[in-house]
Amino acid sequence: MQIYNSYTDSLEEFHSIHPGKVNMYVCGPTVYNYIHIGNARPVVFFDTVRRYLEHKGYAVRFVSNFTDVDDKIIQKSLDENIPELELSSFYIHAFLQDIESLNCKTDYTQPKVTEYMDPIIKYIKNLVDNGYAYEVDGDVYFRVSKIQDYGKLSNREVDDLISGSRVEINEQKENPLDFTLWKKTDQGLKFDAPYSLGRPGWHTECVVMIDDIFGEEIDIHGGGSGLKFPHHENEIAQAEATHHHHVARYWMHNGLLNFKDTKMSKSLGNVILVKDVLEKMALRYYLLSTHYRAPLVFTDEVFQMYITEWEKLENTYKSVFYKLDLSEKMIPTIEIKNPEIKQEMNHFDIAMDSDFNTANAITALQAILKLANINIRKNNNEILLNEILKALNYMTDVLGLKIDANRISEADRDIYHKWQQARKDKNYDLADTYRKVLMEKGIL
RNA sequence: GGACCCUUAGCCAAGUGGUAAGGCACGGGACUGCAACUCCCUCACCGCCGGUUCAAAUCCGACAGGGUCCUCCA
Repeated sequence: MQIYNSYTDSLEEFHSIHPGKVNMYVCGPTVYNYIHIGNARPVVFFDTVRRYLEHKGYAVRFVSNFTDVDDKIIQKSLDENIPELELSSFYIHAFLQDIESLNCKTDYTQPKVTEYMDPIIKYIKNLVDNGYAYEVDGDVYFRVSKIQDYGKLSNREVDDLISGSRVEINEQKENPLDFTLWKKTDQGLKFDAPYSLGRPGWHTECVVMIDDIFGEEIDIHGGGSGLKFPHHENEIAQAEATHHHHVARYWMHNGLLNFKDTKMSKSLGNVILVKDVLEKMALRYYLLSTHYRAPLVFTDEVFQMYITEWEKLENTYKSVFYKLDLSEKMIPTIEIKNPEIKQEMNHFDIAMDSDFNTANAITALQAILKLANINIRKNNNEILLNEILKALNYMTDVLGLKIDANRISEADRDIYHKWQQARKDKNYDLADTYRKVLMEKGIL
């Protein structure tokens, strides 16, 4: 399996540090609002990565944080007169609900900044003690000049960064690139550190959580490409300073989602919230339709197209499923022997092995759909249809595309047979009545 | 001002040196009690110009258009 490593900017063969295990961390949301569909992209994608790794037999330890201490949370808390913790807790639940509706697994480790204050403060103190950070009037800054490779991940020269800097020069910093580890404050949630009453900068939490939970270099660190600089660069710098080892072996960054001409972002206000999208699985399908490193453009026209494609997948899947279930010929334990199906299964895995090329994986899925539709109206091919169903189950499970199909009850089976009989009898009024019931139940 | 990325049919999209996968839409057939679903067929000189090469969508350079980062943002 190959993974594109953003750190080296190249495709690399994937070898986990511990055989059979993968430790991965994905930067999670700052919880002060509902997430939009652009926020959902990394969540859906890395959930898919996890699913595929698990199907390959890895025991995956998946961690993603919640930033629940932040300026924007404070601001919103003041604006709406709601305590910060209440606010963040509300949006944490909303987040989990949203991603669950996109069929993302939620049974992963979810550290929160507020629960990590002691280790964060200890971590910062260690950096100060070792000369990698310095305190000025209650604030603490990281001394970037101590890190030799600073800028390697995001491919930047330190000199370019300084000359191109549009940031107003902070007189307290030794170097404009130095970033805040601890900020003295009198607003919002405050914590007691040796330097001042304040709160931590954004860049320390992830690296502390990784250090605490995994205690070593992890296999995969993921996030949106917008986080490469400075966030991930700063994580790397801090880990280098603390342990003299890398945070992660493979860095993975997904491309951004653009809304028409510009990126979708809370600060620009051009957002579509996940909770407001009715077609949740079509959204997941859409998010996986393009390779994760490529940018993705959202327009109504494009999304409509993926709704159509999703419905096609859903229809075909259900047709196969219910045909087998209605005829009581479903064999969940079947082994795939058909060469054509085997080939598409292989194509699917090759695609996923190629840096999680979900676009090509979907092509293999579509080939199975076609095979299913060609064979669904033929008779006496239950074995083939069972193999097709098996393949569909595998592919949709890896991609996390959940289709609502359940084994049908005796009562519904009875209605089905009555419908068929009525059709044979050319009693179309009666047949249509039964058909309506079956369609409402999603069986047809 | 600095750094970087993208540009493949009406639309989405794969492809990273050997003469363009797949899907959606359109059009033409077929199936069907009526629907829905479905099937078959048709549909591209890869932004533009120049270069390297026996050979380029794929490598190099210029240009045009679009985008991202350098500041919070997945």
